[in-house]
Amino acid sequence: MTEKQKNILKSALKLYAQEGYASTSTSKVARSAGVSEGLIFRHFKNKEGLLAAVLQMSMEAAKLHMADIVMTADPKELISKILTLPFKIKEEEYEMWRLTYALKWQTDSYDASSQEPVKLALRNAFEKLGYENPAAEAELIYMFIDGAATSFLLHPPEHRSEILNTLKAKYKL
Amino acid sequence: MTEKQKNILKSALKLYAQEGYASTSTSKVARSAGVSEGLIFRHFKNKEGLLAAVLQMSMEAAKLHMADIVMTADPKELISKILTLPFKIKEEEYEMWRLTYALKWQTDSYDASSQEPVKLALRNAFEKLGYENPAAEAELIYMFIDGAATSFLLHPPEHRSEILNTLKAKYKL
Amino acid sequence: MTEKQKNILKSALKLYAQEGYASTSTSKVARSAGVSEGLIFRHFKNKEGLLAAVLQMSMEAAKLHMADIVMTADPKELISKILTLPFKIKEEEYEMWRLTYALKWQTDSYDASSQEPVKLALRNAFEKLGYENPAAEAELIYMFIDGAATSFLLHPPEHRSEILNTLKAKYKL
Amino acid sequence: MTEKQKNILKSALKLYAQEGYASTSTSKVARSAGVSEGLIFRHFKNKEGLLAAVLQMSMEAAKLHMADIVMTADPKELISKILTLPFKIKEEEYEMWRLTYALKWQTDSYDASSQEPVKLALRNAFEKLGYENPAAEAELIYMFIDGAATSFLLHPPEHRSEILNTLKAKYKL
DNA sequence: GATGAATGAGTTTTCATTCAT
DNA sequence: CATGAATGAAAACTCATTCAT
Repeated sequence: MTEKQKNILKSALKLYAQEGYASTSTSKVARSAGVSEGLIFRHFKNKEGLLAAVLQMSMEAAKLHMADIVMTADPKELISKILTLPFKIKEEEYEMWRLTYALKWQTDSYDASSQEPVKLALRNAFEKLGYENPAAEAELIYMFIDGAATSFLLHPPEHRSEILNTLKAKYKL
Repeated sequence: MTEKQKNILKSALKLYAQEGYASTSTSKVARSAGVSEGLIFRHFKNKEGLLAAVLQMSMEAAKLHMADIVMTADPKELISKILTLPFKIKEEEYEMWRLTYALKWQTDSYDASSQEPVKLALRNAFEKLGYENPAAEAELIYMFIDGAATSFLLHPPEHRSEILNTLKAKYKL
Repeated sequence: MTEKQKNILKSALKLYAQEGYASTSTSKVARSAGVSEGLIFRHFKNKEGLLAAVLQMSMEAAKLHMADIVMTADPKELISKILTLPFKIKEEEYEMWRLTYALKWQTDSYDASSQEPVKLALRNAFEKLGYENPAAEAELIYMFIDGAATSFLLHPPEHRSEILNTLKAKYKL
Repeated sequence: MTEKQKNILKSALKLYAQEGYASTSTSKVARSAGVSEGLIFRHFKNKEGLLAAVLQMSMEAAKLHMADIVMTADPKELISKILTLPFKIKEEEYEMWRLTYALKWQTDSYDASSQEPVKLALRNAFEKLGYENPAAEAELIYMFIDGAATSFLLHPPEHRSEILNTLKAKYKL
């Protein structure tokens, strides 16, 4: 992967996150990456290929987060880790998450399957803790995470820690 | 507002919700509405003007929902109503909500101000019920609603009632 | 001729003079005249018909000027009158002359025939005064008038009278 | 500047001169230049950008003419050169001058500043020759030139040399 | 006489993509 | 690997004109 290729991916991620995939022309990406437009097509075949590459790059980063969580044995710790997740999106990951969330709404791209292992781990944890309806609890948490991420990605966040504590209390964490 | 104008708005809402605003050409809208493309521009000036009109139409519908809720005096009832909100998005309102949620991610269009009255009412309710941190509780609920709506709008929903009950239990409703 | 018809003509003259015939849409004319677009077509058949009407209105005014001049018997007076012509374009006639001059450059519209009687009268006057080459003198004056009109119509004029005097001196007027 | 770019400029100049800027579509220009329409926008950004490029090209040619004249020391020669100017517009320069003159009437485009140096040189020459009102004489000549150019550009010219001589006699040239 | 909704053909502009160098 | 000229198709938008009311 040459420097220019990386530049393209970085610029594409930024622009797609900021202005949306459909509204970002390849020429804009090329300009922002300081690269000729032709090069994008040489490396990524077409606009869709570029999106795929950007997405894959993002997904790999996401997987690292998830892997750590799923491997957590202690149920309370696992739930806590998941709840904490959206509260600590890092500066450098903003764009990636914005794009991921924005793309959910672009019909074809949504792929729910990646959520499965996490939901499974969650259900398992709630079972261990003796909750009445572990599946529902898992769904609930998942929904909350989506909402929290949405909220944090869309507006500059305030007193998050307070909110996080209030939330954790609901699960006696 | 003539019949054709209404058709344009209806078609635009549907298409924008399905395929996204940027990816839906005005000619597609015109075709779907059974109308000449020029008419769109005569009535709505711009592609953006059409979007604005569609959005306004949607917002007016949304306001009706919200007004009812904000006026609820009993705190438990108010919280319950809000929690229930995303669980009963009606068939005919799907498109409108999809568009609204999808557009949040389109930079300029997001307007957080409409949330204020609801958040205020929520905080008030939690205060009355003696919760320790009413503001945080209100935020929490709001985040959850966003997540739930997202979830329901993106995948065909299953056993919602169970989830709703589990959720209500957390607030002793 | 109804009030609205006159409004249309007036607005068209103004806009055509200011922005050119081709760049002025009928809808702009209608708006500026406070009239529905359809009315323009009812009264003037099409855009070209409107131009023709505007032009005819202008030409009639111009003919009045010319008629007086051509009828002047005294050769010195006739020449003087013609030379003076562009120096005293009136406020209310600006638009009409601007349009006339601008339209000369719009291929088809130029009609040199209206100049003939004036050129004839001029040549005759120079003959009477014993000039060597009356035809050339007539052409010369005509060219000058065009240039002067152009100049006065394009930039806000200064010390015209001085210029006029200098000019008249050349013909011992 | 590639061959195709030059073709576009050449075709645009020709068509704009013949039919006017507003009435010449970019597609017509593209067709006449044997080029895809898109190329026009890639190179000149806009329809307006194309006009600007055409104009600049023309202005540079015009400056060459003027520079020679302004540098002439002998006053009689300078005046003579200027008077002669419109009488010898060359075949290959017709289009350029037609466009320039036609565009004067298109509101925004008129820029009188380019005349200044020539007017100055003229005034100076008349001063040297002891004319009573050199400024007025300069204006007069300038007006005449505009008229002559207008006349020659609009109708196929006849016995110009006779006219030129008659004119020169007035200044004892 | 007058309106304003509606059209269809055209115009300007954008954009993904190809290709010679 | 990299550029940038060039294309063709589609998108956004304009506009003269028609027509029912």
